[in-house]
Amino acid sequence: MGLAYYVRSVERHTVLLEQEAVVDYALILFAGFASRYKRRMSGRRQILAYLIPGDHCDRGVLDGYPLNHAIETLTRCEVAKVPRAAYLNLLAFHPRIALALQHARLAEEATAHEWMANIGMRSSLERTAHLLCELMERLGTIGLISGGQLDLPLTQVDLADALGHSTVHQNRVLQTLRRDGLISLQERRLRILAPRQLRELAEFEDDYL
Amino acid sequence: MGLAYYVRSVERHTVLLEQEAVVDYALILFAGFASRYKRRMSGRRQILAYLIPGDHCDRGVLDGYPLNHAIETLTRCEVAKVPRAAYLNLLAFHPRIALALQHARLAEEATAHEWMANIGMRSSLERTAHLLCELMERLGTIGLISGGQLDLPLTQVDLADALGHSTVHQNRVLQTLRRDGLISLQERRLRILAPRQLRELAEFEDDYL
DNA sequence: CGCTCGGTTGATTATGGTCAATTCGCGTGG
DNA sequence: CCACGCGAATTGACCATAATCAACCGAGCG
Repeated sequence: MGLAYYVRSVERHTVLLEQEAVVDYALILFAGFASRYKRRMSGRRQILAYLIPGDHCDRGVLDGYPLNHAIETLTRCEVAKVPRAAYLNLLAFHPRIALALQHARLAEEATAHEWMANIGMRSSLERTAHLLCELMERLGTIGLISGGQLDLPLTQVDLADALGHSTVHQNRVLQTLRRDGLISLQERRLRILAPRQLRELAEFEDDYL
Repeated sequence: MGLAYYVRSVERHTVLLEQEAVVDYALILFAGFASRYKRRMSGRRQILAYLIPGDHCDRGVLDGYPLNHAIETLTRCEVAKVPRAAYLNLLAFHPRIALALQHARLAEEATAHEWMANIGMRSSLERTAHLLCELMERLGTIGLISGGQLDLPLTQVDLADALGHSTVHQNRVLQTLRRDGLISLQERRLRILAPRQLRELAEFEDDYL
């Protein structure tokens, strides 16, 4: 598709959309990781969702509804910035894409619910396990897993801010998962060593994706 | 509108939609409180959203996407069960309603994000304050506040399950809010005694609703 | 070489969970 | 009419989980 024309590379830690933003273009992530997040006055951040290659940033913004959170890259990214007109055109002429987009929205909403349940009723160990299962699943479907392992360019801070605990504790939780032989994570490479146990621990069900 | 025809009364604690449900009718809440929620194997429940009068239950279910959570009444309710055809008809012939529905969806999504941030990065006291502010706001816009107070038929268990803490702790948090003169809550009637302080405590911003 | 960032560790504190028991109001059946 | 049971709120004692504070390490980089 002609979207490649609009793709550009952006640095890590670039704010793609500010809170309350109303813009006239759509953003589509082609490579790299980004996040939706909110901040408190204290500076504390809550990551609401990870955006991975293939995800769209829009959320009614094109219809004039201001965004209620910010979007920022977590790694260097390839992002397509598609003008509103071209984007609407694309959807109008490719109903399958429009359908896929609707599907993606529902999946993202389901994921948000999953995260809420995750933070609200799971222990830190279970939470982390659940998130890793989800990442494995999502990245798997877009072909980012090779040889049972994948590149996970997220820092422990990024994980902690998504799961709602401190980085120190996040670190210890990851160590526990490693010590128990469930995962291996080093040098930004994640490998799930015991998928079944990890899923069981997290009570992970992949049907929402 | 002719929806009144479809309205019926349902008992408290009635499951309106089961997880994974795919149905051919839309549900609209006319009176009472309901909740979207998930359950863990342990029986623990996480409430994902409160549904109040005027809210629609559908969530892509009419488009054949199974629901990823269950919906249950928290009080006796008046619910309209509108057949798919009639519902689509309604939306097609009343674009303003369709627009309002889209708006409502985005608001609900924004609220979900707000809740995630709430659970993820606020203390139990702040969380509770935030939820009460939100309820006050939402119920106010549909005219359910009279004389500065409102009927809040939710139990402390319902609040605790939405906020992600134990009922015992929820009880103590409410007592603290009362002791500090921020709210008064008894016999199912809530009154916000110090709106400004409560909002400040919760860092509550109402622009997402 | 010194800096920063990300990860790691230990010690201490605090927040909130769990368990168990009590009260109160209300409705129901004997 | 009253005993009983149940749901909801409440209390106290104790425990577990996770936050905070502080320091340190190692790699990469200007």
